[in-house]
Amino acid sequence: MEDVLGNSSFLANNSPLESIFDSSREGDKFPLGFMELLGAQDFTSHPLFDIAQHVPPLVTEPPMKIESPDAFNLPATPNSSSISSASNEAANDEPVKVEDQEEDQQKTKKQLKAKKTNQKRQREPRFAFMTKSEVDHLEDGYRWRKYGQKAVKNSPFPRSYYRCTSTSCNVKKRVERSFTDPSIVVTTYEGQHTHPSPLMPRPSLGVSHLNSGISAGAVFGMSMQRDQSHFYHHHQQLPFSSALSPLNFGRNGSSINAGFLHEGQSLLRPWPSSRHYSIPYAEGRVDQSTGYVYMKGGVDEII
DNA sequence: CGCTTTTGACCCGCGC
DNA sequence: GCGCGGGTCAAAAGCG
Repeated sequence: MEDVLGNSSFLANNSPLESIFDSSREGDKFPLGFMELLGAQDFTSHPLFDIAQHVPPLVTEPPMKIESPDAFNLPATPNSSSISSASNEAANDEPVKVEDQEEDQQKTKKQLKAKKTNQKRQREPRFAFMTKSEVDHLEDGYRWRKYGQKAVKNSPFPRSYYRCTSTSCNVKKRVERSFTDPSIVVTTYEGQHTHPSPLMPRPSLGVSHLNSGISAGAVFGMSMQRDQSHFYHHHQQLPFSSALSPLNFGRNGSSINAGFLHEGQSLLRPWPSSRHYSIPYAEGRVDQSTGYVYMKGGVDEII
């Protein structure tokens, strides 16, 4: 059900995300507290989650039972555990028969293939956010390089693929626009940043490494933008919590889709040390077929 | 000149 | 096996 946006009923009601978050939808899908999602990846040592631990879980439902092989078994570092699957691919070590012609091309292709086959595609958990925005690529504090673009079936809008430009950081994100509501941009993060945000001049107040060990680090990097003046400005301009959707902390004139805030289970957390904080709060659910974690929610703004 | 974007081709998984 | 759709690569072009 990757094609979230292709769902014709997706935006038909007041809550565009209902189709995603409706916990009664399918047996293999279940509500999942955001902090639980994060906690599943051992973020608990992070200051932010120290805080979180003082708050009752969003969803107290049955212990999170994630069976999606990729969703939450992710290693703390990209190369650790899930490599086990690579052994299966070793058998693909096909003999390299290079014809004289097109030798170079073949070579590169073979290399490419070898590269792909040796390391079976391992899916990091993915976090999808929907944001109402006029711009496709929302600024999130990290530097991204576009490496691909594909037309999306049943959609006039292409899907763009970005990779974090930082070396050894394998975080990717996909950006696509909802064709049912072109004002909505869906950004899907995959992987975890292994570095602080390059656009964070001086991370402080104990959350500086927030995004270093977090799968949705790119998302949470947002909460650190408070030190930037433009952030304040925009922050103040926008009503409600719209200025601070996890994906848009204020550079692009975008705002979170009201649908995110529609449902009553939004989590409001107090942010401890007081001023000019904006805390993403959200809850999500895991789509086990895709490994996606669909997020909804907004931010709680405490000034 | 270095970095980013564009874009066509390729690979892979999956359903039929 | 084939076709389709999603995802990725890498050369070329663009840009500052």
